[in-house]
Amino acid sequence: MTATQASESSDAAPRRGRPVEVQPEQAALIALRLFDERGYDEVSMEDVARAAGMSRRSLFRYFPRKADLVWSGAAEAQTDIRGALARARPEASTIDALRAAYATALDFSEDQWEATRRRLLLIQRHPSLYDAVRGQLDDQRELLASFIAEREGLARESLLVHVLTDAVSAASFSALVWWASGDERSPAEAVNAALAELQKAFGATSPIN
Amino acid sequence: MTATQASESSDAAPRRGRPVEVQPEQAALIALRLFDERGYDEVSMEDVARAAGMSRRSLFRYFPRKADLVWSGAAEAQTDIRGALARARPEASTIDALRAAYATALDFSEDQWEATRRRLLLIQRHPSLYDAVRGQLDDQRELLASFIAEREGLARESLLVHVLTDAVSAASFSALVWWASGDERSPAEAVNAALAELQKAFGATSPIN
DNA sequence: CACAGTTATAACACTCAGTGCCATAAATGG
DNA sequence: CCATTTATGGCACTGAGTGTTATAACTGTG
Repeated sequence: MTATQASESSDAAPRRGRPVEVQPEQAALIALRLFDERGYDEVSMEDVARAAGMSRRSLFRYFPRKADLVWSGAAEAQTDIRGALARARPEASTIDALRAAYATALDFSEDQWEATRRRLLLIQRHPSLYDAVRGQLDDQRELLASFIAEREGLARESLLVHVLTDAVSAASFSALVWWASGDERSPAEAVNAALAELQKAFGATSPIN
Repeated sequence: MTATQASESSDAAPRRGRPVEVQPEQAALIALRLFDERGYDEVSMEDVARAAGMSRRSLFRYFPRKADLVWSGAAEAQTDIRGALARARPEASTIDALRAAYATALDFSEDQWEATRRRLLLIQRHPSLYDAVRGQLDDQRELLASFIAEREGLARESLLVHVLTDAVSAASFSALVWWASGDERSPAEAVNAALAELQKAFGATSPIN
């Protein structure tokens, strides 16, 4: 939603005014490289702008916050949780359906893994960069919440829906970060394993309170 | 850890140099009131400093980041998860022990609820304020992780420990925010109910993958 | 080609968060 | 009175983020 608008490359629409000089995604990649080399705090927006060949002001137009350079410019990692949830098998349990949806939505192509990994490692090193992912995660949580509420027949604003949503969301993001830190499996497999283990861990405890 | 150092009021230690003129907690309360009245973004550190009767520079000495005014100055809400975990009954399951620990650590006195509620609502309204709680939550997660790893006989850096820790942490914080948004129960009861429902929800699903 | 409409760019100036430096004030102990 | 310790506040600086505005580059039309 808040991400870049570089939707199609095979765009037949005959654009109107002055064309974009430097593609935003390119600026984000340059920024990512600079952050890796010198450290996030040691690279100013001015630096990124210069390296990308645009003015500071233009850079801010595409990336309103510096943190956005880390994630919002990620053409990869734009998951389709919505579609995956819509295609959930009706007979599966809610948790199983969520696992399947994540598995589908996180099925990145291998080339994209490395950029995503670097982004996640940056976020891990600079916790305040969580701001960069918050928007996307909030959107995902919204979808999760609606899905859970409907499947379980619960009120959208009930305690259980909120708690379940946040727990699942945190668990899957945790698994992604874990994967970024060196897991050899794919992101999809890491999240799938994480939710499976959560299920096992909670399911193994004494049934009710 | 990173919080204020106003440990004791009955402090017999004969302090040395120049005394503190304005107590930091007081400045934080004034700031909280201003944030409620005018909105977080519409109140500058300069404003808070003036209202609290100190210089901008001094304010920054006690609250290195503006967000710290929201949470770090909270003498209430300093939970003792560590102690509560240490007193966990050995025969209880891990999750049950965690629930009991939260119930104990979150047993605020009623007077403190209102300030905490206002802080949490501010954080909910301005997600970037999550920065303010992150430090404390990170410390708590560290304790949770060690506890879970030991009780379950797992490696501290295993996927399951990370995921379980993050899920439980997110769930309890979620319950706290839920409580702040109008739940009539106490924070301790909200978190307890949340973890119980999580247990039930996961326990009810098909056992393994 | 000239012209109007559209969109991107960059320069300028501004607010505010956050930091380093340092002179000075206010306490204590000898 | 003097040395030490600690808190204060002023000054200046960097960097993020924003509003404004003039201008450049493109498209389509007559």
